[in-house]
Amino acid sequence: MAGVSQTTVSLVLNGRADGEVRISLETRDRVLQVIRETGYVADPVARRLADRRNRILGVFTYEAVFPAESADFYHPFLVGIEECAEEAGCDLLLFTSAKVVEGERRRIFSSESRIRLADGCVLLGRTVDRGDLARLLSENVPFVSVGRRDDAGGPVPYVGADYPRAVRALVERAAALGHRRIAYVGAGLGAESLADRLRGFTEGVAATGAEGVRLPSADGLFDSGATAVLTEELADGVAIVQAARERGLAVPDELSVLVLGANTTPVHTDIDFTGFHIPRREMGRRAVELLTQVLESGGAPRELLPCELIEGSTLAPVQNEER
Amino acid sequence: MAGVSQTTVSLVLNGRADGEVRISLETRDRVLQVIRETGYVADPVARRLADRRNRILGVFTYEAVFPAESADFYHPFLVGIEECAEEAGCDLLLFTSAKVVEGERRRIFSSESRIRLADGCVLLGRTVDRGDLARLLSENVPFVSVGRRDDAGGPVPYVGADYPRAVRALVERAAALGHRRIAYVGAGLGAESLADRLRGFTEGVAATGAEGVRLPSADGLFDSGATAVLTEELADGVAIVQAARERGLAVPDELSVLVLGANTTPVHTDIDFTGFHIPRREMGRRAVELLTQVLESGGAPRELLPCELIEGSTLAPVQNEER
DNA sequence: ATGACTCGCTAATGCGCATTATCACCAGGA
DNA sequence: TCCTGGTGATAATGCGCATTAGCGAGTCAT
Repeated sequence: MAGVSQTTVSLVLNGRADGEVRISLETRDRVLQVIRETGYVADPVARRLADRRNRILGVFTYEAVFPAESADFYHPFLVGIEECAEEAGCDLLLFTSAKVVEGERRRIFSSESRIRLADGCVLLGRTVDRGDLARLLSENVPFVSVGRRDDAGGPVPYVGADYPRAVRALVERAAALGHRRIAYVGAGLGAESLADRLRGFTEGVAATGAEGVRLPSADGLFDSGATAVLTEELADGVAIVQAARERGLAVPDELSVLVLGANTTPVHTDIDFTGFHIPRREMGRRAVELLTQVLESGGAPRELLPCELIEGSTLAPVQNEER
Repeated sequence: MAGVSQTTVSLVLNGRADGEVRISLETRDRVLQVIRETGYVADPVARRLADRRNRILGVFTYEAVFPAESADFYHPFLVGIEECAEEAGCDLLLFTSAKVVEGERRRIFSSESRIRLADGCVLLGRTVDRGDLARLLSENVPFVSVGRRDDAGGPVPYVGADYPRAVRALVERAAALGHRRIAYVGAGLGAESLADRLRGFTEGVAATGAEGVRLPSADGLFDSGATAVLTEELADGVAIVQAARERGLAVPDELSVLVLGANTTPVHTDIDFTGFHIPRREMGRRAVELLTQVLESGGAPRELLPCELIEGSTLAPVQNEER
């Protein structure tokens, strides 16, 4: 329509009419005019095949994003991801097709995997399959994990929350308030995020000289002699407060209860727990920023974002009287 | 690695080794073996370029999907959309890049529009630009709108909520309880969904012989002599109940307040309004189903889903005493 | 007039796949 | 021997773009 070659259109479209290749202003305007009239848009697929960027970022989650159960978990991250993608002019591809078998969780790699359609990918999930990570690395798929991940045949690019620092800070606070015997309730392993919390705890008690008590569940808590307890799960925190009150133990005066941010099981409470805030939205934003960086210059950037401490009202100075 | 041609691999990979084309079992197994060993996955981009199908469904929204303000509105639809896409083995592409200018709403068509990357597109929004709709139609972009839309140079494929029927049913209920003067508070125009509500109202009063009073806002309500009021917005409903109580009017005994499902302004209330439920999730599901259908056989399917009436506690028989 | 150079554009190629037409081979019948 | 038919594979092509080498025309200096 403009009486020029496909090449010329391509050049005009990509603003490559500078330096090496030249297109006269006249021709350029003619092409642009026709493009405007017809609303022509280059096929992104062909574009991508010819090895140019798509401006599409993949978002992989092991569970559905929207349903209520997982929405609470994923939502804050996604707010940040969407914000940042919008600013970067990128579209988001949700890999909803990844479920092969009903009842199972999604899989990153399947025979029909489309991760490669995206320029890069943000990985979201409480835990991530180690094999998947290793394969992403070895196949050179550009990606960034939201949440710290251990090496998987190589360093994994991630943006995580600085749990060790946050938990340690809480322990130090408790110690400063006179607590000498502090319990940690939770698995402390499985996911990196849990291991990190436990590490923060261990470091904290070591640094303050307090005595740390590890408990897999809240069961032995009241016999442990602890005056403060840190719990991974919000739900556990609620349960502990409940149980304490039933035993006539005042919270926080007789038992301080700190919550370490995990919120797997949805639970309602209006208790204003002392603990910290996981900067989920910021993590989402940063993940996209790092992904952009990876796309441009490669590498495996790793970053921990600080968690803001929440004052709350479940931490109090230890009582002086012996229990 | 298997000592065969690219063609053979393609055939094996796509299970095309039947009927027309034949591959010996021996060769097939050898190829499959290598595929398993190497974890080879066909490049989805090239695949799409070659056969013009992506199994990617676009989701266009005029505002960001995730942030809290719009999340309440979009979320239920998206649950349905994701569910259905997962079942259909499709990925979802969120057009987050559509925002060209900060502060403005997104646009479907821009110079960089990537809608065509998806096989088809689901359109989500309180209102949709008529020009955009017309262009989608004329450019033959397969799409389905969530929410009924007026023709735009042709019939627009949609799945909507049957507001006329639901509103009419509410009017009839009110009339059956003795209400003879019924008010409608709201714009009743602008978006199709509002026009549909108003139409249901008009039909309802006509059918029952009641007297309909239209009010653009709640202002003149208490002078109108209406014993029952229908309001588009939940927020308005809350405000009306509040105002009524301040005037010493009991709800529902002296004034029935029915809410027509719109929930633009987020508002907290524990009033159990009589009204109806918009089947948002089901609309999302159905939209994807219709889109699939459009992709397969074209056409412009249009469908209205019934709204379930909510009994609630803000509708009561009219008092016999004259006011 | 001839070479050197610039300007503006295009032909040709490749990306990785799906698809189609075709080919080499062997067996069996005339 | 020649033909037919079936079997199992492949060479070639195109999808729509980006990229690169190169071409014709004009300009300028020698």
